[in-house]
Parts: sequence; structure tokens; C-alpha cells
Amino acid sequence: MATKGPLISIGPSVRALDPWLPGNPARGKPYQLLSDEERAHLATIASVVRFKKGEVIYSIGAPAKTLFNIISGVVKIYFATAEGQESIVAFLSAEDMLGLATEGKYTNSARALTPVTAYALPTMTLRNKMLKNAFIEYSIIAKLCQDLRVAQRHAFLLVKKHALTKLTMFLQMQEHVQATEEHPEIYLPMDRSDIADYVGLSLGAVSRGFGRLAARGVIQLRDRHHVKITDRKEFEKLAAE
Amino acid sequence: MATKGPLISIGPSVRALDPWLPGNPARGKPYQLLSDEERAHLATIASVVRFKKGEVIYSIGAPAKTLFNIISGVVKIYFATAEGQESIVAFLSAEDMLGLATEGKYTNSARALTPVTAYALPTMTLRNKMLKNAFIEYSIIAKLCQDLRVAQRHAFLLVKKHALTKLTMFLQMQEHVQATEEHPEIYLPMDRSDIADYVGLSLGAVSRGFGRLAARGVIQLRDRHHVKITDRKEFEKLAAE
DNA sequence: CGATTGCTTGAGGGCTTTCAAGACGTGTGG
DNA sequence: CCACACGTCTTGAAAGCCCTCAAGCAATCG
Repeated sequence: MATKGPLISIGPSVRALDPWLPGNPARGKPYQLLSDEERAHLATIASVVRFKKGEVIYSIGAPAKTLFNIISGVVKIYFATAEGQESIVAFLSAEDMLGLATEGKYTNSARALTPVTAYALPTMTLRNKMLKNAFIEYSIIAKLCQDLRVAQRHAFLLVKKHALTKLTMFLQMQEHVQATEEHPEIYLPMDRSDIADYVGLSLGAVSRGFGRLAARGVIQLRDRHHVKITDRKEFEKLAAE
Repeated sequence: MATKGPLISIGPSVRALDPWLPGNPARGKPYQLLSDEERAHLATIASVVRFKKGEVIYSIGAPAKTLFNIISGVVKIYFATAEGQESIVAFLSAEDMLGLATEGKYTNSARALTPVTAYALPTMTLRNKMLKNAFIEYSIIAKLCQDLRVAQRHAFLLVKKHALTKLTMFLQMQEHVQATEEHPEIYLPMDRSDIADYVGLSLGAVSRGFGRLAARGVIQLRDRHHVKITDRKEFEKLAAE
């Protein structure tokens, strides 16, 4: 975070892989698609907003006046059914965009899981900018392709039948997004209930699942939010079902 | 299909809802985002290709030299695990785009479920065109937002626990995409096995599920590929879980 | 018209879900 | 700083649903 501070302060950040260009500067890792000038340009129409832990950022159906670009913190995107059940679509963090809309209305809801700082971009201003600046658009296309792949992987996870497979795949995804390797511990900002809603299990099954993984020596739980993988071989095997 | 023929012959088609513009010419239905000139322009770099029923259109990991835009027919997009299990990501038909890639490699596989006709657009040419033409890009952004919403709805379906809920939601989605109302029958081009792979059930559970729905009088099966909803109330209730 | 593929239906087993009670942790107020 | 109270998590037992395996049946294709 601290190392990214100065970079992010330039303006909104869109980090992704180019859908079509083979090979890239960062050897397989998402990289910044916007130039410093473009980011500074976007910064002129953006404002910085903050949300407290647990605060609702926007609700499904509300007028989508704003597109958000996360600077720091973690956000969950979710659907809420009338019966109070909620299905979590994604967990987003720094450099992700949120505020997916259709015809000017948000198509899902968002809530801060930790204190969140973000750029708020007025959609209509942004839309006008985009229609004149192909580079900004291209970066958004790349990001959307990325989001689509993540969503497909999520669906792939949800199809799995065994709780341990779902959980290990979930941990894989979290580990992957926290690209800070050399840091052998995975941080889980969300609570058990959120994990359950994301992987499609009951709260109890998630709890039992972590317990079984720990008992087998596959993972180690420092506390409820910090996991370390202690048997990589078995871990990968479970994730591959 | 026949009615769309002449329109489509103009060139590639991108039909979607504008993410941010509230209200639209077609009152809530996806509409053509490209002008006739832009479509004709894209047609100059596109070629028309055909695939037989069951034919593989592209495979995961292969160089993504082509982006496809379906003219007619139905395609399934899927992941295949090493163990032969496959998870279906989406069913696509006329006016949809396929060929999602990352760094020049396809990130999933595609197969024709029916005979398919499509425009083939060379990705590198298209990429260059896009970086110069913001309107083409904007239409692709709108389409990607649409795809993302569909993917999220798919995930929402996959979380459901009961077979009947999954099946009725699936039928709802099919009914919705075949916007040809006044036509009280839903056409299912895919086989039971594909449905199973899409909704995350076993083949047997899908078969039993359709059987139970028919027995309850909720649906009526003319044959394996044609369903009619006979009890809308109960149908909606099941879909809402 | 025959053969292959896809679909239906059956029975048993396993895993997760539910429902519920108790342990843990955290945050607040005294 | 401690104690309490609330929310979160863990753990337990019974029940339900779907999965697996398998055999018989329909439908499609050559």
C-alpha cells in the first residue's frame, strides 16, 4: 500500500492485461494501462471519497451517477434477494472499478468491508470524455475483459460440489489478487458469512471446511482473517478437485 | 431470424443497453449501438465464416487471432478441466461476440451447438481500428457490461441449492434472450448434458427436474428441445426460490 | 433400418443444509 | 483497565437433496 501511494495519487488507476497484445512489460502481471497524463486528466474530473467499514457505497437500482475507482480498502459487490439472502458477486480492492450500471441504474449493490478510499467519477462526464478519447476507452475494455474472466472463474468455483474444493479455490483467488508474494500469509478482510455467500456454501460448511483444512495440515489459521498454506501440494490437489 | 437477415448483412452487429444513458429508443430492450456506416466499415475488415454443428470454433490457450460476431446459430463457451469435466460459461447467439482473450490467448473454448454463421474480425486490425475510433470502442464497452451482468446472473443461479430453482431460472434466462414474445414456447438448442454443465447439476438431476416440473404442470415438454410454461405463477415462485 | 448417442428412471450413499447451543473475540461503557 | 454484552464463529446431530452407478428406453444419424 505504502509503496503504491505516490503512484495512485496521480489519479485514477486502471491495471489490467491487454486482451490482444501478446506479452507485456510486467511479464504476465496486470499493468497500468493509462499514461500519467491520462490519469492526471481523469483526476481533474474526479473527487476523492471515503467510506467507513460496513457503509453502503451504492444500492441496486439507484441512479448510477458515479463510477468508483478504489484507492485503498476492500469492497464487496452483491445481489440481495427480497428474502434477505445475499449472493456476493465479487470482492474488489485497490485499482478496481465499481459501479456497473445499465441505462443509468446500478445493477448490483456495494458495501465497504474495510475503510475505503476511492475516486468518484461522474458517469456522464466520463462518458463524454470517453467518446472523445479512445485510449481511456481501451483501458476500460481491458479492465472489463479482466472482470469477465474473474466472473467466469467465480462461476467455475461455484459449480464445484465439495466444500474443500470451493474453499481452496477461493484461497487461490485471494492469494492471486494479493500479488504481494514473499508474504506467505493470505489476508481475508471478509467474514465467514461473506465467504459463504461468495462460494455458495452455508456458514457452517465454511467454518467446518477451514477446520478440516487446518486439521489436515493444509492450512494454518493465525486468526480468523489470516491464513497460511502449509501443504502446497495437497492444497493444489484439493483446488483442482 | 429471417427478419433480421437483411439488417445483419450490413456488417457486424453490437446490440446492447447503454450502461449510463438512461432511457433508450427501444424501451428497455438492447438496441444497435453501431451506425450503419460503422458496421459497413467493420465489414470491410471482416470475413464471414461457417461452422458445422458440434464443431470447435476455438480452444482455450490458442492464439486469439480472431474475434467472432455471431450472425446466426448458437454457440457454447466453456472451460474444460483436465479430467474431462466441463463447465459451461455461456450460451451465445445472434449478435453476440465471442473470443475473449488475455494477452493474445483465448481464455475459454467455444463450440457450435447448431450450424453457425459469424463474422470473423482479425483482432490486431480491430485493435488498431479501435484505438482510433472511440465509437466502436464504446459499443464494445456496452456489450462487455452486458456480458458481465449476464455472468453475474449466472453466478446467482449457480448459488441456488434446489434443482427446480436452477432449472426455472435457466428457463427464464432462455426465455428472456429469445425476446420473440408472442411465441409461447422456449427453444432449447443445447442438450441435457449442456444444461447440466451450465446450471451445475448432474445430467440425471436435470432430467428428473424437467420431469418433476412437467408432472406438477408448471411446464409442458413438446419434445426435448421445446418447452412451454403452463403455470406462470408457480414458475415465477420456483425461480424466486 | 441398424447402431450409436442421448435421455430417462431406479436405488443407495455421501455431503451439505438446517437448526441449535455453546465458545470465542471484539467493542463499549463503567 | 476491567467487565459485560453483543455479534461472530465453531461444533453437534438429524434430515434432505443431489450424486454416483447402472440399466433400459427414446431419438437421431448414416
